[in-house]
Amino acid sequence: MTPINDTKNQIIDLAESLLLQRGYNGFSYTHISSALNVKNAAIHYHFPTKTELGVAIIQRARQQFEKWTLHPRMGSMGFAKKLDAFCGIFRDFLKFEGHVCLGSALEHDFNTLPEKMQEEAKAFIADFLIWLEKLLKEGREAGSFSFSGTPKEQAVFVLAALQGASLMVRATDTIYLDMAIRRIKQSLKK
Amino acid sequence: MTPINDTKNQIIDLAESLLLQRGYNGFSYTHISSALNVKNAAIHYHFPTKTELGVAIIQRARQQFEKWTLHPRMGSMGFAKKLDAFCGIFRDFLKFEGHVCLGSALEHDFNTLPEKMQEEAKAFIADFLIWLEKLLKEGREAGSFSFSGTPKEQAVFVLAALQGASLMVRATDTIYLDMAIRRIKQSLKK
DNA sequence: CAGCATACTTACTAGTAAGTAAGTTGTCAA
DNA sequence: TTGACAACTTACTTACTAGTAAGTATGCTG
Repeated sequence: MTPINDTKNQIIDLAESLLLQRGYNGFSYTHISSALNVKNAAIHYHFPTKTELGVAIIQRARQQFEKWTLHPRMGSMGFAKKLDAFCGIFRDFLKFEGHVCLGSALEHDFNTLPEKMQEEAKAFIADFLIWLEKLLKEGREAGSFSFSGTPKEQAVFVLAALQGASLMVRATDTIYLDMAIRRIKQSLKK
Repeated sequence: MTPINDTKNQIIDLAESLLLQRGYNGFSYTHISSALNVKNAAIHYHFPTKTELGVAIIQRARQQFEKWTLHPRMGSMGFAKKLDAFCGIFRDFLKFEGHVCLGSALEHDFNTLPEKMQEEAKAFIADFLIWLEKLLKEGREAGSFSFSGTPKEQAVFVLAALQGASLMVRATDTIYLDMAIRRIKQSLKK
Protein backbone atom coordinates (compact mmCIF):
# COMPACT_ATOMS: atom_id res chain seq x y z
CA MET A 1 0.00 0.00 0.00
CA THR A 2 1.18 3.47 -0.70
CA PRO A 3 2.34 5.13 2.51
CA ILE A 4 0.49 8.12 3.84
CA ASN A 5 1.45 11.33 2.06
CA ASP A 6 3.18 9.49 -0.75
CA THR A 7 1.22 11.31 -3.45
CA LYS A 8 1.57 14.54 -1.51
CA ASN A 9 5.35 14.20 -1.47
CA GLN A 10 5.42 13.24 -5.12
CA ILE A 11 3.46 16.41 -5.87
CA ILE A 12 5.98 18.55 -3.99
CA ASP A 13 8.88 16.79 -5.69
CA LEU A 14 7.46 17.32 -9.14
CA ALA A 15 6.28 20.86 -8.48
CA GLU A 16 9.71 21.80 -7.18
CA SER A 17 11.34 20.30 -10.23
CA LEU A 18 8.98 22.21 -12.51
CA LEU A 19 9.57 25.41 -10.54
CA LEU A 20 13.33 25.04 -10.98
CA GLN A 21 12.97 24.21 -14.66
CA ARG A 22 10.21 26.54 -15.81
CA GLY A 23 9.60 29.15 -13.09
CA TYR A 24 6.46 29.67 -11.02
CA ASN A 25 4.43 31.00 -13.94
CA GLY A 26 5.73 28.31 -16.26
CA PHE A 27 4.02 25.28 -14.74
CA SER A 28 0.42 24.35 -14.00
CA TYR A 29 -1.59 21.77 -12.08
CA THR A 30 -2.06 19.99 -15.39
CA HIS A 31 1.71 19.49 -15.73
CA ILE A 32 1.73 17.81 -12.34
CA SER A 33 -1.46 15.77 -12.63
CA SER A 34 -0.66 14.34 -16.04
CA ALA A 35 2.85 13.35 -14.96
CA LEU A 36 1.50 11.60 -11.84
CA ASN A 37 -1.44 10.05 -13.71
CA VAL A 38 -4.08 11.61 -11.52
CA LYS A 39 -6.71 14.28 -12.18
CA ASN A 40 -6.04 17.95 -11.54
CA ALA A 41 -8.58 17.90 -8.70
CA ALA A 42 -6.36 15.43 -6.87
CA ILE A 43 -3.65 18.08 -6.68
CA HIS A 44 -6.21 20.55 -5.35
CA TYR A 45 -7.17 17.99 -2.71
CA HIS A 46 -3.63 18.04 -1.28
CA PHE A 47 -2.91 21.70 -2.05
CA PRO A 48 -6.13 23.69 -2.42
CA THR A 49 -4.27 26.60 -4.03
CA LYS A 50 -1.05 27.00 -5.98
CA THR A 51 0.10 29.40 -3.27
CA GLU A 52 -0.06 26.64 -0.65
CA LEU A 53 1.88 24.33 -2.93
CA GLY A 54 4.50 26.99 -3.49
CA VAL A 55 4.83 27.69 0.22
CA ALA A 56 5.20 23.95 0.91
CA ILE A 57 8.07 23.74 -1.57
CA ILE A 58 9.99 26.57 0.07
CA GLN A 59 9.31 25.39 3.62
CA ARG A 60 10.56 21.91 2.81
CA ALA A 61 13.69 23.36 1.21
CA ARG A 62 14.33 25.51 4.28
CA GLN A 63 14.00 22.45 6.51
CA GLN A 64 16.36 20.51 4.26
CA PHE A 65 18.92 23.30 4.42
CA GLU A 66 18.65 23.51 8.21
CA LYS A 67 19.11 19.76 8.45
CA TRP A 68 22.12 20.08 6.14
CA THR A 69 23.73 22.74 8.34
CA LEU A 70 23.14 20.69 11.48
CA HIS A 71 24.36 17.38 10.05
CA PRO A 72 27.00 15.70 12.30
CA ARG A 73 29.40 15.50 9.35
CA MET A 74 29.47 19.32 9.24
CA GLY A 75 30.90 19.55 12.75
CA SER A 76 34.15 17.87 11.80
CA MET A 77 34.70 19.97 8.67
CA GLY A 78 37.18 22.80 8.30
CA PHE A 79 36.06 26.17 6.94
CA ALA A 80 37.28 25.54 3.42
CA LYS A 81 35.55 22.17 3.33
CA LYS A 82 32.32 23.75 4.49
CA LEU A 83 32.50 26.31 1.71
CA ASP A 84 33.17 23.47 -0.72
CA ALA A 85 30.09 21.68 0.53
CA PHE A 86 28.03 24.85 0.19
CA CYS A 87 29.13 25.31 -3.41
CA GLY A 88 28.22 21.66 -3.89
CA ILE A 89 24.58 22.49 -3.19
CA PHE A 90 24.53 24.61 -6.34
CA ARG A 91 26.28 21.96 -8.36
CA ASP A 92 23.65 19.47 -7.20
CA PHE A 93 20.82 21.66 -8.46
CA LEU A 94 22.35 21.57 -11.94
CA LYS A 95 22.52 17.79 -11.94
CA PHE A 96 18.94 17.75 -13.14
CA GLU A 97 18.62 19.02 -16.67
CA GLY A 98 17.74 22.67 -16.88
CA HIS A 99 17.41 23.31 -13.16
CA VAL A 100 18.59 26.40 -11.35
CA CYS A 101 18.87 26.80 -7.61
CA LEU A 102 15.63 27.50 -5.76
CA GLY A 103 16.87 30.90 -4.59
CA SER A 104 17.33 32.28 -8.11
CA ALA A 105 14.02 30.84 -9.22
CA LEU A 106 12.15 32.54 -6.38
CA GLU A 107 13.98 35.82 -6.78
CA HIS A 108 13.26 35.90 -10.47
CA ASP A 109 9.54 35.33 -10.05
CA PHE A 110 9.39 37.43 -6.90
CA ASN A 111 7.17 40.21 -8.30
CA THR A 112 4.53 37.77 -9.47
CA LEU A 113 4.64 35.57 -6.38
CA PRO A 114 1.72 35.53 -3.90
CA GLU A 115 2.52 37.38 -0.67
CA LYS A 116 2.94 34.28 1.48
CA MET A 117 5.48 32.89 -0.97
CA GLN A 118 7.33 36.19 -1.01
CA GLU A 119 7.72 36.03 2.75
CA GLU A 120 8.99 32.46 2.66
CA ALA A 121 11.32 33.29 -0.22
CA LYS A 122 12.85 36.17 1.73
CA ALA A 123 13.38 33.88 4.72
CA PHE A 124 14.93 31.23 2.48
CA ILE A 125 17.50 33.66 1.06
CA ALA A 126 18.16 35.04 4.54
CA ASP A 127 18.92 31.50 5.82
CA PHE A 128 21.59 31.11 3.16
CA LEU A 129 23.11 34.55 3.71
CA ILE A 130 23.22 34.20 7.49
CA TRP A 131 24.92 30.83 7.30
CA LEU A 132 27.46 32.06 4.74
CA GLU A 133 28.20 35.25 6.67
CA LYS A 134 28.89 33.25 9.82
CA LEU A 135 31.15 30.84 7.94
CA LEU A 136 33.15 33.68 6.38
CA LYS A 137 33.40 35.63 9.64
CA GLU A 138 34.61 32.69 11.68
CA GLY A 139 36.78 31.43 8.84
CA ARG A 140 38.58 34.76 8.59
CA GLU A 141 39.03 34.99 12.36
CA ALA A 142 40.50 31.49 12.34
CA GLY A 143 42.85 32.45 9.52
CA SER A 144 41.29 30.16 6.90
CA PHE A 145 39.92 32.92 4.67
CA SER A 146 41.23 36.30 3.68
CA PHE A 147 39.08 39.12 2.32
CA SER A 148 38.55 42.83 2.84
CA GLY A 149 35.24 44.40 3.77
CA THR A 150 32.57 42.93 6.01
CA PRO A 151 31.66 39.22 6.10
CA LYS A 152 28.13 40.21 5.11
CA GLU A 153 29.35 42.02 2.00
CA GLN A 154 31.45 39.00 1.11
CA ALA A 155 28.54 36.63 1.74
CA VAL A 156 26.34 38.63 -0.63
CA PHE A 157 29.11 38.52 -3.21
CA VAL A 158 29.63 34.77 -2.96
CA LEU A 159 25.92 33.94 -3.07
CA ALA A 160 25.38 36.34 -5.97
CA ALA A 161 28.17 34.68 -7.95
CA LEU A 162 26.82 31.19 -7.24
CA GLN A 163 23.26 32.09 -8.16
CA GLY A 164 24.31 34.10 -11.19
CA ALA A 165 26.55 31.33 -12.49
CA SER A 166 23.88 28.68 -11.99
CA LEU A 167 21.56 30.87 -14.08
CA MET A 168 24.10 31.63 -16.77
CA VAL A 169 24.72 27.95 -17.37
CA ARG A 170 21.39 27.73 -19.19
CA ALA A 171 22.32 30.06 -22.00
CA THR A 172 25.97 29.06 -22.12
CA ASP A 173 27.78 26.02 -20.76
CA THR A 174 27.58 23.87 -17.63
CA ILE A 175 31.26 24.31 -16.87
CA TYR A 176 30.67 28.01 -16.21
CA LEU A 177 29.47 27.20 -12.70
CA ASP A 178 32.74 25.42 -11.97
CA MET A 179 34.64 28.40 -13.34
CA ALA A 180 32.79 30.69 -10.96
CA ILE A 181 33.35 28.36 -8.00
CA ARG A 182 37.09 28.30 -8.74
CA ARG A 183 37.11 32.11 -8.79
CA ILE A 184 35.15 32.31 -5.51
CA LYS A 185 37.62 30.06 -3.74
CA GLN A 186 40.52 32.00 -5.22
CA SER A 187 39.05 35.30 -4.01
CA LEU A 188 38.99 33.98 -0.44
CA LYS A 189 42.54 32.60 -0.41
CA LYS A 190 45.14 34.03 1.92
CA MET B 1 0.86 63.44 -35.54
CA THR B 2 2.17 60.29 -34.05
CA PRO B 3 5.44 59.46 -35.73
CA ILE B 4 5.75 56.21 -37.65
CA ASN B 5 6.44 53.23 -35.39
CA ASP B 6 5.58 55.18 -32.26
CA THR B 7 3.10 52.56 -31.04
CA LYS B 8 5.45 49.82 -32.13
CA ASN B 9 8.25 51.28 -30.04
CA GLN B 10 5.92 51.82 -27.11
CA ILE B 11 4.96 48.16 -27.31
CA ILE B 12 8.60 47.06 -27.20
CA ASP B 13 9.31 49.45 -24.32
CA LEU B 14 6.41 48.16 -22.29
CA ALA B 15 6.96 44.53 -23.16
CA GLU B 16 10.61 44.80 -22.17
CA SER B 17 9.65 46.41 -18.89
CA LEU B 18 7.13 43.65 -18.20
CA LEU B 19 9.67 41.00 -19.16
CA LEU B 20 12.19 42.44 -16.68
CA GLN B 21 9.54 42.75 -13.98
CA ARG B 22 7.50 39.60 -14.40
CA GLY B 23 9.37 37.23 -16.71
CA TYR B 24 8.34 35.98 -20.15
CA ASN B 25 5.51 33.82 -18.79
CA GLY B 26 4.35 36.54 -16.43
CA PHE B 27 2.98 39.03 -18.95
CA SER B 28 0.38 38.88 -21.69
CA TYR B 29 -0.81 40.91 -24.65
CA THR B 30 -3.61 42.14 -22.39
CA HIS B 31 -1.08 43.71 -20.01
CA ILE B 32 0.38 45.66 -22.92
CA SER B 33 -2.82 46.59 -24.71
CA SER B 34 -4.62 47.86 -21.62
CA ALA B 35 -1.61 49.94 -20.58
CA LEU B 36 -1.39 51.51 -24.02
CA ASN B 37 -5.17 51.92 -24.33
CA VAL B 38 -5.43 49.88 -27.49
CA LYS B 39 -7.01 46.50 -28.21
CA ASN B 40 -5.03 43.27 -28.05
CA ALA B 41 -5.35 42.85 -31.81
CA ALA B 42 -3.37 46.05 -32.25
CA ILE B 43 -0.40 44.36 -30.59
CA HIS B 44 -0.83 41.38 -32.89
CA TYR B 45 -0.82 43.79 -35.83
CA HIS B 46 2.70 44.94 -34.96
CA PHE B 47 3.93 41.61 -33.57
CA PRO B 48 1.87 38.70 -34.94
CA THR B 49 3.23 36.34 -32.28
CA LYS B 50 4.67 36.74 -28.82
CA THR B 51 7.83 35.09 -30.12
CA GLU B 52 8.37 37.90 -32.60
CA LEU B 53 7.83 40.46 -29.86
CA GLY B 54 10.33 38.68 -27.64
CA VAL B 55 12.91 38.49 -30.41
CA ALA B 56 12.43 42.21 -31.12
CA ILE B 57 13.15 43.04 -27.47
CA ILE B 58 16.41 41.10 -27.45
CA GLN B 59 17.55 42.35 -30.84
CA ARG B 60 17.01 45.96 -29.80
CA ALA B 61 18.91 45.36 -26.56
CA ARG B 62 21.80 43.83 -28.48
CA GLN B 63 21.90 46.86 -30.79
CA GLN B 64 21.83 49.20 -27.79
CA PHE B 65 24.72 47.33 -26.19
CA GLU B 66 26.72 47.43 -29.40
CA LYS B 67 26.08 51.16 -29.68
CA TRP B 68 27.18 51.54 -26.07
CA THR B 69 30.45 49.71 -26.67
CA LEU B 70 31.17 51.80 -29.78
CA HIS B 71 30.27 55.16 -28.23
CA PRO B 72 33.05 57.77 -28.69
CA ARG B 73 33.15 58.39 -24.93
CA MET B 74 34.29 54.77 -24.45
CA GLY B 75 37.45 55.35 -26.47
CA SER B 76 38.88 57.84 -24.00
CA MET B 77 38.14 55.71 -20.95
CA GLY B 78 40.68 53.74 -18.97
CA PHE B 79 40.11 50.07 -18.18
CA ALA B 80 38.82 50.68 -14.65
CA LYS B 81 36.41 53.35 -15.90
CA LYS B 82 35.10 50.98 -18.55
CA LEU B 83 34.44 48.33 -15.92
CA ASP B 84 32.69 50.99 -13.86
CA ALA B 85 30.50 51.86 -16.80
CA PHE B 86 29.71 48.20 -17.40
CA CYS B 87 28.62 47.75 -13.79
CA GLY B 88 26.54 50.89 -14.25
CA ILE B 89 24.42 49.06 -16.84
CA PHE B 90 23.23 46.72 -14.10
CA ARG B 91 22.60 49.57 -11.71
CA ASP B 92 20.50 51.26 -14.41
CA PHE B 93 18.30 48.20 -14.77
CA LEU B 94 17.45 48.40 -11.08
CA LYS B 95 16.42 52.04 -11.35
CA PHE B 96 13.01 50.87 -12.41
CA GLU B 97 11.11 49.20 -9.61
CA GLY B 98 11.42 45.46 -9.61
CA HIS B 99 13.52 45.12 -12.75
CA VAL B 100 16.40 42.74 -13.24
CA CYS B 101 18.87 42.80 -16.09
CA LEU B 102 17.67 41.34 -19.38
CA GLY B 103 20.30 38.62 -19.28
CA SER B 104 19.06 37.10 -16.02
CA ALA B 105 15.47 37.34 -17.16
CA LEU B 106 16.19 35.46 -20.37
CA GLU B 107 18.36 32.87 -18.67
CA HIS B 108 15.71 32.18 -16.08
CA ASP B 109 12.94 31.67 -18.60
CA PHE B 110 15.28 29.94 -21.05
CA ASN B 111 13.63 26.50 -20.90
CA THR B 112 10.18 27.89 -21.69
CA LEU B 113 11.37 30.32 -24.38
CA PRO B 114 10.57 29.70 -28.06
CA GLU B 115 13.58 28.52 -30.03
CA LYS B 116 14.19 31.80 -31.86
CA MET B 117 14.30 33.64 -28.55
CA GLN B 118 16.70 31.08 -27.13
CA GLU B 119 19.09 31.71 -30.00
CA GLU B 120 18.92 35.48 -29.54
CA ALA B 121 19.31 35.11 -25.78
CA LYS B 122 22.45 33.02 -26.21
CA ALA B 123 23.88 35.64 -28.56
CA PHE B 124 22.98 38.42 -26.11
CA ILE B 125 24.86 36.75 -23.25
CA ALA B 126 27.76 35.98 -25.57
CA ASP B 127 28.00 39.68 -26.53
CA PHE B 128 28.41 40.62 -22.87
CA LEU B 129 30.92 37.88 -22.11
CA ILE B 130 33.06 38.60 -25.16
CA TRP B 131 33.23 42.31 -24.38
CA LEU B 132 34.07 41.64 -20.72
CA GLU B 133 36.69 39.04 -21.55
CA LYS B 134 38.42 41.47 -23.92
CA LEU B 135 38.33 44.23 -21.31
CA LEU B 136 39.82 42.00 -18.63
CA LYS B 137 42.46 40.55 -20.93
CA GLU B 138 43.67 43.92 -22.20
CA GLY B 139 43.33 45.47 -18.76
CA ARG B 140 45.55 42.85 -17.21
CA GLU B 141 48.12 43.14 -20.00
CA ALA B 142 48.18 46.91 -19.47
CA GLY B 143 48.63 46.42 -15.74
CA SER B 144 45.25 47.87 -14.74
CA PHE B 145 43.76 44.62 -13.44
CA SER B 146 45.21 41.71 -11.54
CA PHE B 147 43.66 38.26 -11.40
CA SER B 148 44.68 34.66 -11.75
CA GLY B 149 43.18 32.23 -14.26
CA THR B 150 41.97 33.03 -17.74
CA PRO B 151 40.21 36.28 -18.72
CA LYS B 152 37.27 34.16 -19.82
CA GLU B 153 36.96 32.52 -16.41
CA GLN B 154 37.14 35.93 -14.78
CA ALA B 155 34.57 37.36 -17.20
CA VAL B 156 32.14 34.55 -16.34
CA PHE B 157 32.74 35.25 -12.66
CA VAL B 158 32.14 38.99 -12.93
CA LEU B 159 29.01 38.63 -15.05
CA ALA B 160 27.66 35.91 -12.75
CA ALA B 161 28.15 38.14 -9.72
CA LEU B 162 26.46 41.11 -11.42
CA GLN B 163 23.50 39.07 -12.62
CA GLY B 164 23.19 37.19 -9.35
CA ALA B 165 23.30 40.36 -7.29
CA SER B 166 20.74 42.12 -9.47
CA LEU B 167 18.45 39.14 -8.89
CA MET B 168 19.08 38.94 -5.17
CA VAL B 169 18.08 42.55 -4.67
CA ARG B 170 14.44 41.56 -5.14
CA ALA B 171 14.23 39.36 -2.08
CA THR B 172 16.66 41.41 0.01
CA ASP B 173 17.88 44.97 -0.36
CA THR B 174 18.89 47.25 -3.25
CA ILE B 175 22.26 48.03 -1.71
CA TYR B 176 23.30 44.41 -2.22
CA LEU B 177 24.15 45.16 -5.84
CA ASP B 178 26.51 47.91 -4.73
CA MET B 179 28.07 45.53 -2.24
CA ALA B 180 28.73 43.02 -5.01
CA ILE B 181 30.13 45.69 -7.33
CA ARG B 182 32.55 46.82 -4.60
CA ARG B 183 33.70 43.23 -4.17
CA ILE B 184 34.13 42.74 -7.92
CA LYS B 185 36.36 45.81 -8.19
CA GLN B 186 38.30 44.70 -5.12
CA SER B 187 38.87 41.26 -6.61
CA LEU B 188 40.47 42.84 -9.70
CA LYS B 189 42.78 45.24 -7.81
CA LYS B 190 46.51 44.88 -8.08
C1' DC C 1 -10.57 62.09 -56.45
C1' DA C 2 -9.62 56.99 -56.87
C1' DG C 3 -7.20 53.58 -54.84
C1' DC C 4 -4.30 51.72 -51.65
C1' DA C 5 -1.67 51.14 -47.40
C1' DT C 6 -1.27 51.94 -42.45
C1' DA C 7 -2.99 51.42 -38.12
C1' DC C 8 -6.07 50.15 -35.99
C1' DT C 9 -11.21 48.01 -33.85
C1' DT C 10 -14.87 44.59 -33.24
C1' DA C 11 -15.88 40.24 -32.44
C1' DC C 12 -14.59 35.94 -32.30
C1' DT C 13 -11.90 31.09 -31.44
C1' DA C 14 -9.59 27.22 -29.31
C1' DG C 15 -6.99 26.16 -25.60
C1' DT C 16 -5.47 26.36 -20.91
C1' DA C 17 -5.32 28.36 -16.26
C1' DA C 18 -6.80 27.82 -11.26
C1' DG C 19 -10.36 26.36 -8.61
C1' DT C 20 -14.90 23.88 -6.91
C1' DA C 21 -19.01 20.87 -5.82
C1' DA C 22 -20.57 16.53 -5.50
C1' DG C 23 -20.04 11.79 -5.92
C1' DT C 24 -17.04 7.22 -5.47
C1' DT C 25 -13.91 3.87 -3.53
C1' DG C 26 -11.09 1.57 -0.14
C1' DT C 27 -9.55 1.06 4.64
C1' DC C 28 -9.94 0.91 9.34
C1' DA C 29 -11.91 1.28 13.96
C1' DA C 30 -15.79 0.74 17.13
C1' DT D 1 -21.55 -3.96 9.87
C1' DT D 2 -21.74 0.39 10.07
C1' DG D 3 -19.99 4.68 9.85
C1' DA D 4 -16.34 7.76 9.23
C1' DC D 5 -12.57 9.35 7.02
C1' DA D 6 -8.83 9.68 3.41
C1' DA D 7 -7.90 9.93 -1.19
C1' DC D 8 -9.41 10.39 -4.82
C1' DT D 9 -12.67 11.13 -9.76
C1' DT D 10 -16.20 13.30 -12.59
C1' DA D 11 -17.78 17.13 -14.29
C1' DC D 12 -18.00 21.36 -14.14
C1' DT D 13 -17.00 27.10 -13.82
C1' DT D 14 -14.80 31.43 -14.52
C1' DA D 15 -11.10 33.84 -16.17
C1' DC D 16 -7.46 34.47 -19.06
C1' DT D 17 -4.18 33.02 -22.87
C1' DA D 18 -2.41 33.70 -27.80
C1' DG D 19 -4.14 34.28 -32.01
C1' DT D 20 -7.44 35.43 -36.17
C1' DA D 21 -10.90 37.17 -39.63
C1' DA D 22 -13.18 40.85 -41.19
C1' DG D 23 -14.29 45.47 -41.09
C1' DT D 24 -13.15 50.73 -40.59
C1' DA D 25 -11.03 55.43 -40.27
C1' DT D 26 -7.28 58.18 -41.83
C1' DG D 27 -4.02 59.90 -44.77
C1' DC D 28 -0.92 59.62 -48.71
C1' DT D 29 -0.06 59.17 -53.76
C1' DG D 30 -0.61 59.03 -58.56
